[in-house]
Order: sequence, then C-alpha cells, then structure tokens
Amino acid sequence: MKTISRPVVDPLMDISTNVRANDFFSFDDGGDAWSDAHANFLSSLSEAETCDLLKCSRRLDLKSRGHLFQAGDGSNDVFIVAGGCIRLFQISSTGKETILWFSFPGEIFGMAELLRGNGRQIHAAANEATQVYSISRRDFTNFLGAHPEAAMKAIGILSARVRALGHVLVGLASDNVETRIARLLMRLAAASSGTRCCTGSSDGELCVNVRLTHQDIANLIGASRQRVTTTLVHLRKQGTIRMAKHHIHIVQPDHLRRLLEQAVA
Amino acid sequence: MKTISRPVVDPLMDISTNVRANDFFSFDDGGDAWSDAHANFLSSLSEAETCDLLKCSRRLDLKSRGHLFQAGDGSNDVFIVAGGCIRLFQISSTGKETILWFSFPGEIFGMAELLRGNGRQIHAAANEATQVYSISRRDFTNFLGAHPEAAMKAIGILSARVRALGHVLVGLASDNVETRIARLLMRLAAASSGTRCCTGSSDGELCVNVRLTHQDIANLIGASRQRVTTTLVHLRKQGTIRMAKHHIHIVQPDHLRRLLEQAVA
DNA sequence: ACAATATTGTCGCCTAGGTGACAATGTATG
DNA sequence: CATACATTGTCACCTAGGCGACAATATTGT
Repeated sequence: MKTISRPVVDPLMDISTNVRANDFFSFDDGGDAWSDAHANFLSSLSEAETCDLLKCSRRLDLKSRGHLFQAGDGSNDVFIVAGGCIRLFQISSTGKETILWFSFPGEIFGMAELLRGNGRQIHAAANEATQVYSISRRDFTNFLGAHPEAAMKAIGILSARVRALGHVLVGLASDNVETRIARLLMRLAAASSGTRCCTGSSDGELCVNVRLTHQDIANLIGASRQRVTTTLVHLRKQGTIRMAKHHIHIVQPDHLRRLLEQAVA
Repeated sequence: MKTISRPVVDPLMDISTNVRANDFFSFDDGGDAWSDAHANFLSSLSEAETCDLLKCSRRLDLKSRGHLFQAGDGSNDVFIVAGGCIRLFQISSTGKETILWFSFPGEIFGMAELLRGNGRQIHAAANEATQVYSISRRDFTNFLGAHPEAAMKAIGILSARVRALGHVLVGLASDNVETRIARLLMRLAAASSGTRCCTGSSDGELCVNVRLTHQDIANLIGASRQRVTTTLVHLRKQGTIRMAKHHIHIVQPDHLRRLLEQAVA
C-alpha cells in the first residue's frame, strides 16, 4: 500500500502548478476563506525554508484509495501533498463515512495532532494515486520554532480552515441538497483549479478535478446517495454540468452562482 | 455599547477559574478535541508572556447582547475573553442566524483575520455581560513572533478547533435532532465547566452555564425552534435535564451519554 | 407598575428527503 | 475474456422535522 522512498533533495518540480485562481472565485463565502484554507503551504515558503523542511521528510507513494492513516493510529506525523489528492474523513460506528476535507498539492494536513499527540481521530486516504511528504511531529515542531514566518503561515492556514469549516456548517444547517451540491462543486472547482484537467474544457467552463462517486458527494454534504444522483441528473439535463472522464465539468457556472445567491445562507 | 477602559497591568484575578474538568468529559469526540478547542489560552502562557501580551491590550466591557464586531467590519483585532461569554455567529441574507462557537474566559478568538486581514466574516456578540481584552493584529503578530511557545499554543488551539468543527459537521450530517441536542448540551457543559454556576447543583449533575433560548439552540444545531422546544420538554419530563435560572442542568448525564452511544455518528 | 416584546409550549399540516429494491451500466481482476 | 463488484439511474413508500398559528408566560424598557 505504502511505498517509502528516499528523502527528496530538490522536490520542487512536483509542485509545478502553484497558481490558484483565487481572485476569480470570489462568488460567495464572503471572501476567499476557501482559497486560503486550501492555500499552498509548501510554495508559500522561501527556498531555504522548503529545503529545511523537506530535508527531514520521507516521501510516500500511495496508490488510489490507499490508506495513509486511520482513526486510532498512534502516528502523529504531518503531511504535505506532493501530487494527487488526499481525502480526510470520519467513519461512524455504523460505517457511515463523512468526508471532511480534500487536500491538494502543496497543502499541509495532519496538524491537528501536533500538540496533544494522542493519535489520529480521523482517516486519510488517497483519492487517486498520490505522493506525500511525511514529517515527524518533532521535526515539524522544531521547524516551526526555527522559522517564525512559517509558523505564522501555518496559523493563517489553520484560521482559514476554521473559517471554511464554519461556512460549511452554515450551509449544512440552512441549505437544501441542491444548493449544497452547487456550493460543493464551486468550491471543489476552486480548490482543484491548480491541477490541470486531463480532458479539454471549453471556455467559461470550470473543471471539478476530483474523482467523486455520487456516494462520495453524499458523504460530503450529508445527503443520501439517491438524492445526489437525482439532483445531478437534473443539473445535467439542464445543461449546467456535464460528466468528463470520472469527474464533473461545470458548463454554466452562472447557473450555480444564481442558485447560491438565492440560497438561504 | 462598548466601554473602553485603561490597559490592565495585573489582570489575572479575572481569570480565576482556570480549572477545566477535561479528564471528566471524555464521553465522546474520540478524545478531548473539544476541551482542547476551548483551551484557556491566557492561562497557558507564562507569567512573562501574559504580561507582554496584555501590556498592549485594551480592555472592553460589553453589556449582555452587546455587539463586538459584525461581518463586514474592517477591524482585525484579536480578542481574549476576560469574563463572561462571547457568541460567534453568522447571519444569512434572510436573517437566519447560525451560531458557530462560544468563547469562554481565557479563550482567544478573532484569529481568523490574522493573515489576510480583510475584515470580519462573522459576528461576535456578548452572550451576557462580558469583558474582553482587545489586541491589535500587528501587536499580536509581533507577540507570536517573539514568543514561539505561544505561537505553538495558538497552532494547537486552532488545530483543536478544526477538529472540533469537524466533529460538529459529522454530527450535523448524521444525527437526528435529539442526539444533536444531547451532544450540544454535553459539550457546552464541558466547555463552561470553568465558570461557577450561580445556583447550587446536586452531585452527578452537570451545569450548562450558558444562557440559551430555544431559538439559540436551534441556531446551534440547525433545527427549528419548535422542535427544540418539544425535545427539551421531552428530556425534562424524563428527568434527564432541568431548568435553573435561565440555563440548563443535566440531571442525568448518563441518559444523554447513552443517547450518544446509540447515535449513528 | 404596565405596556411592549421575547420566550415557551402545543397544535396540525405538509414536504424534503431518507430507505429499500431493483435494473442497467461500468470497471476491475483473475 | 469472463466474472465479480461498484456505480448509476429510477421507482414507490414513508417519516423526521419544517412551518404557520396560536395561547400562555416571562422579561424588559419606560
């Protein structure tokens, strides 16, 4: 499942696509909390910092759907996505999965266990073939201590994530399923805009470059699989979205934007 | 609404009750994410750090329901609760309020705007007569830069808050209203356990020392006011909870714990 | 003290969306 | 290539909980 390779010396080529279309996506959220929360931690560091950090990292290769850690694991490492996409989720006693977050290239995750390092509370798995840098808790703490700038970056990212989760919460509490899906698609399109889409996309079209089954979407927005299917079919017949090789393209972003404006939240 | 007083030199008497019954409340959440998220930032600092921080603070007095800041405000200060309780919430275009968080004495809030200081996205108001220390973004950033230990504490608290919000999210997506209320009450009991209850409480009884209308509870768990009323009446007739001077006492915590164990999440 | 306003408690009705069951596809794997 | 498994699409049915409308208390400002 996991393959361990040697520490990487010059790893920057992995994180080739640092451009995030932040400004373009100021449709809702009252700002760019969302983009900030998905901020590219690695590329925000100076070259020296990056080098310092990756010096003490191991690189892991995960195949699609491969597990990185599970709730209950004693590990307390921090991870940075090199390429691919990591899915962070919780599983209830009855087996119901709730997806909390996707981490894209450059993003850092697993920080929650930094302080009170009593093991994982959630699960992390590769959503597709994915490479991550793993840094031990101790090393990362030392790194932050030695680089106050980086520590501030971390604080900024965590704050943004708190904000973003707050937005999700509000939506979950107030919106209907269609609106929740619309919001999700727009957010994922923004968050994944740094990765290049395999298929071509006509202009004005947004690519949600994340592999998602209807069940996944249901787990993301707290709805049933069937309702997600129905709603997606509806949006497709309307011409708002279309399917492209395992992922969704938003053909008419304005349709979704209009939905969001009308929404309660 | 706001009263500004002079900087405080020795403010420790305000934060008299630092004891949080963390260990006692390991009922759910797969750990103590909740307590960590409500961690007493101020009392976790060394005396020197505390002094440094409060030196550049102003103290604000808010009367009950008084606004501290609103979405759209340009202010970017960070706050620490000296006494009372702050309610952090979001208001939708239609006026629907969603409560995101309560901050209790010693807790820090308003950090989300630290980095990209483009004003508030949420609202903060006093839930009762409340005193807060206000620290400018610049001063706080400098403070964190000068005190790496404190920066790590901040990171820890933010991480815990990300965790805690994740838990809320899972609950909101999976549980029914009764379970959500049960979870909320237990969490608030834990979070407010540092404040002393005005009325006596028999042993084994927990005090949810937060002033909450049924509407407030509804806004916290994403339910209708009526259903909250009905559910609360039910729990009361059962003898699980009782009302005490504007707030709830959990007479039979075990009843609620059992509910939570049976829950999906 | 008293009017004005907020909060609680309870209806009955109604709909968004959950559940289960199935056929029709797609997609991995030996 | 064939078989097993996962995903999609669509039913019909059912229920948790939203909504509006009240009466009955509480609280609050003047």
